[in-house]
Amino acid sequence: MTSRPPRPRERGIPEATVARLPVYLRALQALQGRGTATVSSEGLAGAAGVNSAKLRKDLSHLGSYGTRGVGYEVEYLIYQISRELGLTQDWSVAIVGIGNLGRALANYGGFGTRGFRIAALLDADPDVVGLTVASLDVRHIDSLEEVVRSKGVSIGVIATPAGSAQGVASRFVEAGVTSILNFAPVVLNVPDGVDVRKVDLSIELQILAFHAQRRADGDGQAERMGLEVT
Amino acid sequence: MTSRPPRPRERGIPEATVARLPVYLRALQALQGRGTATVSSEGLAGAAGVNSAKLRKDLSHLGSYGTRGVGYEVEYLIYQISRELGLTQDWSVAIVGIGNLGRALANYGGFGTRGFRIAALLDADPDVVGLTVASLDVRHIDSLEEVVRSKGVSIGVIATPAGSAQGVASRFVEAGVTSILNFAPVVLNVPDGVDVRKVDLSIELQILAFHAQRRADGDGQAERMGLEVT
DNA sequence: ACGTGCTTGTGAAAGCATGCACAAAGTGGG
DNA sequence: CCCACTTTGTGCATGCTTTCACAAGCACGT
Ligand SMILES: NC(=O)c1ccc[n+]([C@@H]2O[C@H](COP(=O)([O-])OP(=O)(O)OC[C@H]3O[C@@H](n4cnc5c(N)ncnc54)[C@H](O)[C@@H]3O)[C@@H](O)[C@H]2O)c1
Ligand SMILES: NC(=O)c1ccc[n+]([C@@H]2O[C@H](COP(=O)([O-])OP(=O)(O)OC[C@H]3O[C@@H](n4cnc5c(N)ncnc54)[C@H](O)[C@@H]3O)[C@@H](O)[C@H]2O)c1
Repeated sequence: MTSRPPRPRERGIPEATVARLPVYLRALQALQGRGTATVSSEGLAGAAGVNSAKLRKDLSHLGSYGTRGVGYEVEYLIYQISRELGLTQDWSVAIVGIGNLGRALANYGGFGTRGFRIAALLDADPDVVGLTVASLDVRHIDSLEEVVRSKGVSIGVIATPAGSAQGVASRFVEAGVTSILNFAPVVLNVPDGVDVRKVDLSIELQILAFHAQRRADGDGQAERMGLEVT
Repeated sequence: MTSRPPRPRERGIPEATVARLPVYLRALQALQGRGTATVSSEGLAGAAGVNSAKLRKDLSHLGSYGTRGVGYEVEYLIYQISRELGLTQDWSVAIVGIGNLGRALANYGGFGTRGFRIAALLDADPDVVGLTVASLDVRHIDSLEEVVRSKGVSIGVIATPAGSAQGVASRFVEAGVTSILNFAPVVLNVPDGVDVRKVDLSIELQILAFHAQRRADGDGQAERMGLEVT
């Protein structure tokens, strides 16, 4: 290469864009697996299920990595997005609550395509502590602080019942973990500077139900009479 | 009551609002469980982790269900939100792919607080078909159409590997299911009128990693020298 | 009956996000 | 070397979301 494109990073990628970058990354990896070397914004947008203008604007926030008239080089773009997302470094993950869900998560092989490593499993139940799940010993929750320190845990996953989630979150924060992924159906209270994301099955179902009902209501024939079941 | 508030529904609740209603609903149920009869927008907003002005505007889309100077009656508001979300009717759910995740979902008791019923489990693996999981027989995927019809399935959950997800989605659509919740890490292609929502662990982790990296970059002391690890 | 105090519901402003449409920039053929 | 063609990067218009700030409304005490 003769001269490197000198736009390092401009501080401030829109949140909506950040949320789509992983989707682009996955689409790119699929393309790479199929042997594709370059892709147009149109093509990649199709694979990612978004509008091509949106894709171009999103990518433009990372820099000018495309070639006009040609498109984007798949490998290079994978690298740039990975770097932007922080996937070029390793992240140590601890899962707390090794029940139905925690076990599924621990056993989930393709955990995060790259970069994420499950470093520890923790639980409070004496019957669960000591079990080996996915080649890891389940440790007691009391050793959370020690485990976080010794394994360099930077992301905490909470898969305990709702009632225990806030307590676990506080201990994570206390121990210095500033990224938390919460599967329990509660709103977690954490200090500024701690990033919590939630995955909530029940909310997703309710949103689906809302739209389904909306569709059924307006849908043509029935229910035109003012009757309602109350 | 002397005269009912005559605002039935005004067609068109903003999407952002719909996504928060389930959160409010859960907070209200928690309050109800604790014996609270009425709550102010400030109080409910606190419990739901949002700004109180936002909460009031959200609720105003459903109608005028508060009392000035007092707040909202918990029970009444629970009913109104439930009705709006479509939780006063029953929804039949089928889960396809009874592996690690599918089993956890099937065994998940507090499935959706209310309204959602797991009606069928389906898998392609002969070793899995016939098993009893969460008191349900796992049926073969070939009977999907028959199951959807006989059980009145209206929501399909996909928990198969990525490679099978599109096929399963298409069969759901073919069978008349118009609401799909997808756990597989692929973008599904469905016709207009079908509503797909996705839950994607790996995307959530990547977003956390992005913010964590961002925090580490700007964080005060280290890394002020132009060095970068590349 | 009326005033006081509290809380809702909502205009209006500001901030984000989306998508169009096109100039700018590159490729490749003649 | 130039021209025709393709595709990016982005200015701009539009629409959605959030937040502020306050008038309107209701309960309650006097
Ligand atoms: N299973 C699902 O499909 C599913 C779906 C959506 C949400 N969730 C949510 O995920 C969470 C876990 O669900 P599950 O089905 O795995 O429940 P589970 O009861 O099977 O497992 C919970 C585990 O957490 C452990 N635990 C409890 N308190 C703890 C504490 N203070 N510290 C450490 N560990 C503790 C328990 O010992 C148990 O092993 C719940 O909040 C549930 O609402 C589950
Ligand atoms: N386990 C997790 O924690 C987790 C987390 C995030 C995402 N996911 C995703 O969820 C999906 C399931 O994960 P898992 O860990 O349960 O995988 P798994 O391999 O344990 O289970 C997959 C199941 O799907 C069945 N299946 C395969 N093809 C099928 C088909 N065409 N029709 C019906 N059934 C079929 C298999 O027989 C198997 O039982 C995957 O796409 C995975 O990427 C899982």
